[in-house]
Amino acid sequence: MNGSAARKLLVLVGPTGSGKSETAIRLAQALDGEIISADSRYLYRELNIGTAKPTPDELTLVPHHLINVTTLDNPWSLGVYQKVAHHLIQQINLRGHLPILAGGTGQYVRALTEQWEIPAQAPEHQLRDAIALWGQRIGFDALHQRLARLDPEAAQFIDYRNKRRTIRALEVIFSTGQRFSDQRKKSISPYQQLIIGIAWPRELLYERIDARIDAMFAAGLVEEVQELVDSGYAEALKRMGIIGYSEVLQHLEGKCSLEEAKEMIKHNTRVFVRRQANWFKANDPKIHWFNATDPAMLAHMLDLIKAVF
RNA sequence: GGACGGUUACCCAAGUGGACAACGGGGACUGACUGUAAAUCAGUUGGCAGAGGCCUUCGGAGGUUCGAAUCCUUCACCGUCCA
Repeated sequence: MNGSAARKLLVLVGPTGSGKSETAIRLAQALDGEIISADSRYLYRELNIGTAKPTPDELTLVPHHLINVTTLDNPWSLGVYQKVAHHLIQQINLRGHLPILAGGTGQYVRALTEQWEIPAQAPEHQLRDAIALWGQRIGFDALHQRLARLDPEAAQFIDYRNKRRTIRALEVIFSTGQRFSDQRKKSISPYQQLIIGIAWPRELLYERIDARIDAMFAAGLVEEVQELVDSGYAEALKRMGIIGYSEVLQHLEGKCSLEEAKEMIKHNTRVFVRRQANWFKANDPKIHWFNATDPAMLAHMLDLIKAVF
């Protein structure tokens, strides 16, 4: 392919704790790359220890994007993320650098690699609350039946028990006057892209994660959460449901011991790893998986990348 | 030594003669996902079969009954109390 014409995109995926951040830095150093984070929790300045965000030192090694770009008061959503990320990919290509999209938020990655067209309607919380209230009154089954009348297709792919998605679909329909299902599309990626993944044997990955969580506590996770609570972010943390923060918060509220909180974090992180695997499947033909236990993993990645770009 | 109470599937636990392969929860597995996504939600979870269905399970052994996880006898183990 004529390299100057098509915009390039290297994508690095893998479960939490797989070493994406570190690998992305190595790749960027070797390939004159810039990293675009695809991690929904790295966006927030206030979240640090519990998210295993790259350290300030690491962030200076190569250009990083979409880390610490907003605050908990002003949460980003898929639409904002997607728009900014597309723009960054373009800019980095224009600079003659290689954009490296690295992260574990499957939805964000797919929205870019599959060129999702998402409903233009930004979240409208008042409307959502109103719909939720309505649902409480008439019953959420009835709410879903209402959706089925307005947009049968959407009602088919949204489970009637999934309140959040039912409400969002209705929100979009009411605000735009158009069917939700007509406003979501996907197509071929506009990028010349290569997706690589870091694969670990589960047990080894779990061990790494456990060790990392112990290290988070040693590094002051409890203090970080306490500071957030003191700054009035308890509700925001609860609403977002961030692993590590939710559990410590429960401990700070006296609902469980510190040790229990730690165990819950370990367990919830494991569950999260498995749910991430729904987006990044071992048998996905689009993902080129590399074995993390191979000492030459990075060299193999570079061989493939250089062959493609 | 005696008196009660208990032993149910990976774990906890309901079930005390028939609708029981056995409620529920946890865990695990699989999946969905289009502006909260580290969110939200679903299916499966004794074995075999595409289904009807068939086979093996409720601590062990034996018995009663047309029929037992459920009743009886006995053995084993655990718990509390009395010696």
